[in-house]
Amino acid sequence: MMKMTGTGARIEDVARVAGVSMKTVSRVFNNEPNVRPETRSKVEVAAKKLNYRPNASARSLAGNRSYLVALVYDNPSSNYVMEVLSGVLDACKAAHYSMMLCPLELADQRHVDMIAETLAQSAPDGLILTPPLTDDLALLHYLDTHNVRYASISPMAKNAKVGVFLDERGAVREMMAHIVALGHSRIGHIKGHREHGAAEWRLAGYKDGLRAAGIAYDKALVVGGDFSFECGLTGAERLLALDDPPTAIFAANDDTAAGVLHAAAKRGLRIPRDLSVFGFDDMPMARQLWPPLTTVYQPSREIGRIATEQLLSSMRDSSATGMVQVPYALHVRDSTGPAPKRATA
Amino acid sequence: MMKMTGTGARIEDVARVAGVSMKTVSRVFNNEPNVRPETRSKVEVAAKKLNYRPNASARSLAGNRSYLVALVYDNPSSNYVMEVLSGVLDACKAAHYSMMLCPLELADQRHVDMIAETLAQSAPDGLILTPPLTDDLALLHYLDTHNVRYASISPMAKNAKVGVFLDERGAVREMMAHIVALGHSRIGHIKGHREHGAAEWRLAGYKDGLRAAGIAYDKALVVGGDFSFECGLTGAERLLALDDPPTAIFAANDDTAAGVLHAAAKRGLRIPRDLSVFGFDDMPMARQLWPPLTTVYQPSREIGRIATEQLLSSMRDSSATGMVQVPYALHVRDSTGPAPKRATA
DNA sequence: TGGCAAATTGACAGCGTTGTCAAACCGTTC
DNA sequence: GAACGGTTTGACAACGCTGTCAATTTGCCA
Repeated sequence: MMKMTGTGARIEDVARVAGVSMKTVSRVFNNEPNVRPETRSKVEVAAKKLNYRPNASARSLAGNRSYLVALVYDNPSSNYVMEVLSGVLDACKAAHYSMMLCPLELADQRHVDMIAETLAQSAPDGLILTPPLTDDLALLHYLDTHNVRYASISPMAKNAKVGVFLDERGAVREMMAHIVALGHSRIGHIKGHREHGAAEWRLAGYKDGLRAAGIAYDKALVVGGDFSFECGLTGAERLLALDDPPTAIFAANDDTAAGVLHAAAKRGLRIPRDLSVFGFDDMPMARQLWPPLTTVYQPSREIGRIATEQLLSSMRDSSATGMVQVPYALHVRDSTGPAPKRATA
Repeated sequence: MMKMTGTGARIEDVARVAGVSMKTVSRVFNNEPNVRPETRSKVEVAAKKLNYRPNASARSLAGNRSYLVALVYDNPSSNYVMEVLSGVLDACKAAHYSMMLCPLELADQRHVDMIAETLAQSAPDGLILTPPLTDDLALLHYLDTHNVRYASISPMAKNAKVGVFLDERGAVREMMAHIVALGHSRIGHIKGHREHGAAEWRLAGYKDGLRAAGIAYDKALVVGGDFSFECGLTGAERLLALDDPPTAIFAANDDTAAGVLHAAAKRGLRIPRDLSVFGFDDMPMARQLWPPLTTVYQPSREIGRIATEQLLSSMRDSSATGMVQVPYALHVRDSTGPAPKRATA
């Protein structure tokens, strides 16, 4: 009968088999320099033979670090979080780190205390911040003053040193050009959450698109939102109740776009015949909605992976900071089509 | 300037302040018996004063356990996984355990090796298995022979000793009664994944419902599926192309139901006027579909929490096994309505 | 060949906790 | 009041690894 715990080979065993000291084995496993190639391979052979795996607890105890990365999120979209999470996990695995989760509630005033608690308890070596937490001033201030390393995903530019972003503004601008080319000139927008950098950029891209097409910005066509399904519902109702309603609506993300679709269906509108709708994120559900949603794709899993890699390398060498840009793609599906009636040109 | 690491109080400090030995402090923090109440509170006061938190690495190194629970999943539904995950996290927090994630790919032949790797690497003290992994024979055999503790969520009855389940069969039966009461008699079913216990139960509930209503089981009305959106699409197309198509479709879960809705919309069918549809799970998207989906709610977060508590208590006392049942609820929304034409009675 | 700096390796003491086992203490009993 | 069993406490050695620093080897040059 096999025992589960205490069975594995220890570093001492590997050292004996390889005919070197424990410390040398340690060097090999931590990719430290100054190990002769032949020594290195002796150790690797011995380790493989014994099926040795370093004991994580001992490692962190002796090395005074946790080999842990915490993914911090307060995002209503499970799909988004799961995608990012997969990427983080990929990068952690490759680097022999572990990942822990730290769900926060931005609405809860004590969210900074909660993260302080997590830091004290589990002492992760670094954090991955996802939007909208990337832009929470109280949180960032706490992290900065307490000297905690973190990488930011899609943050507002000014704060972040390490992380990943994409040209959301350019993406929306491009999508707007597509919509304009379909003949739309009254284009509505349901904004994202006020405190969320992405909301700002997407709005800017919307304005860029109007300007490029020579369409005047009409305040009445832009309503507030918070990236939720519900705000898509109410936002669309407000826009569609206008005297001169929009023929196309840009929802700040896919959840909100789903709400718009929902509201349109309720009103008996046919999409895209009566109304074009497009979103942002390209979550899996975007394909599953009816009609399938035109939206901007962002490589969320890649984003998670890269953010983690950035974090880890900035931990190794604190000068290795930098934001890396990832590409987006326009996914034009069936929720956008030619503008009704007014055949301009 | 505050330092991040190495700052915390150690057990030795608490011991000194409380005027006891380290071991006594350890006893207090591990809820061990045989500590006089007044000693206990002396220690608690000292710990609070120093804001002491046990060092996880040292604890697991000395205690030869990881205080880690691994959530193992291969579930296409992010929403479901995130909900369960939240519950697991709740329970872990309460018990001073950590959670790690172990995404698997059942389709990949090497999934057992992957979990073996995880076990060797991170040595979690126990696993939480989510469907459909709960019913994977190769995996279960590995865990059993290697003496790994686990709790199963909604497994097929025969395998599981510790875990959580709900009366899925009864839930479907009840839902079927509701549909029959609306006048439907040709009711289709798109099945779940073959290897998934839930698929079996839901089918059984479907048959129960027919039997209770005195409706003959018609093989032609039941098509295969795998809990995916896509199988809802293709399954619905097959059913609706029948000479005598169903007036209602029970999709084995909400994803599949979304596919049915999608297919129906493509065919120009109005729901529920032309077709009633209902699913199972009540994922957040169920409310967001058009029309909002009638479905069976299961308390996924609670399920995750309870499964974890069960696991932990079975680890403490290996005789403390048992499956706990959680309630479901019928959420009747707008995707089900009276049967078209044939006004029986 | 000897001498020196750099590269490579090793001995050993922690890291902060828990397990083991023995000591001290307490209340009964005869 | 001595002996006894049970409860409560403490001393100390692990746990498996890495950091420190010293020892040894190597490569190179005069």
